[in-house]
Amino acid sequence: MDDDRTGLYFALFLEFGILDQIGTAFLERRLPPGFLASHFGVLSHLIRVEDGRTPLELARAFQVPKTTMTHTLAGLDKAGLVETRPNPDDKRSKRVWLTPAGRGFVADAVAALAPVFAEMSARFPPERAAALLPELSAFREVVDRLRDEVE
Amino acid sequence: MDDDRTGLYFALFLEFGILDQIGTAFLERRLPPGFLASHFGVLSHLIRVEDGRTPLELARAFQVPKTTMTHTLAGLDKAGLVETRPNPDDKRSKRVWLTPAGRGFVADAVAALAPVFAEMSARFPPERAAALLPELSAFREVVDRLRDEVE
DNA sequence: TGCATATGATACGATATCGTACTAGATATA
DNA sequence: TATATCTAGTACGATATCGTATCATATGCA
Repeated sequence: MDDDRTGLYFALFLEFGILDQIGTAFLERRLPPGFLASHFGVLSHLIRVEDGRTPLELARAFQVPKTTMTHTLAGLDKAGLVETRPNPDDKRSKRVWLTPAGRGFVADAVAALAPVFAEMSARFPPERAAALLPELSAFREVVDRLRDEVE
Repeated sequence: MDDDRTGLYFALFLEFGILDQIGTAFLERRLPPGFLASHFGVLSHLIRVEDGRTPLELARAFQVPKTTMTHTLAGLDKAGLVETRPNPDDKRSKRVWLTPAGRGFVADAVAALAPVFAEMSARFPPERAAALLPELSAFREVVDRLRDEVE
């Protein structure tokens, strides 16, 4: 009863962990040496959402401590993939902007991954994947809100 | 077309990453200080599957490098949660066994998480979670096989 | 306005994770 | 059975991630 329920959600999170691990490995093997999924993640988030985000916004988006984001951004900045400028709205803060090199980095990685996703879609059709996505997103939203409330 | 497809699978892995992050945070906040999700993961795997696994089997199960598993096992061993004995079948190898303390550790963590899962099931019903699980597992199997083949 | 508290970012230290290189033992093949 | 190759585990060094403390600026409230 309660055990079954617990086991069910455990099993879900176990799958998430393994899938994340494999997905990360797929990605990182296709990035230039010295770059990690965290770097790619920030860059692609800045493209998806829009650049000009603050470090704290980015940290929250990825659910990582802000010190981790400081470190990741330092790496991206040193590699010339983002530029960090003061935030006029708040002198404590900064805003992060993509450089052309940063956009190119993401484009290259996406292109390198395309064959993998092509093969993936041959084995797990896009229709199934598309059906999965909204449920996953809904679950993520629930869990995300819970995180804030349960602490 | 191809772009949409790529975006779809990207979106899936993005959700996996965030869900894993949140799940890990839920878990780690409920473990004794000094222990991480990796420790819990190994212990619960030894319960789920059966103890007496070799370090390499464990590394493969979690898709982590064997050096990482060596490190994780060292921590568990030092804390008295597992015992590592020589493998009679292969003198290069070892087998890992749970101690009573190790089983207790998992039981305590599961109990500490129960309220979270209870609240979770109130907001994302077990039926929906149960429907999600087999699709996820199927996808994981596909991706897992792909990992070996695509390298 | 002044002070207490909250917030954005970083410095610093601890440690988890990972890659490379190495050792001991197993396996294959001549 | 000898030698080459492969495999299980570890040592070691590099760095990503994380927690705590700290600084500067914002915000709330008397």
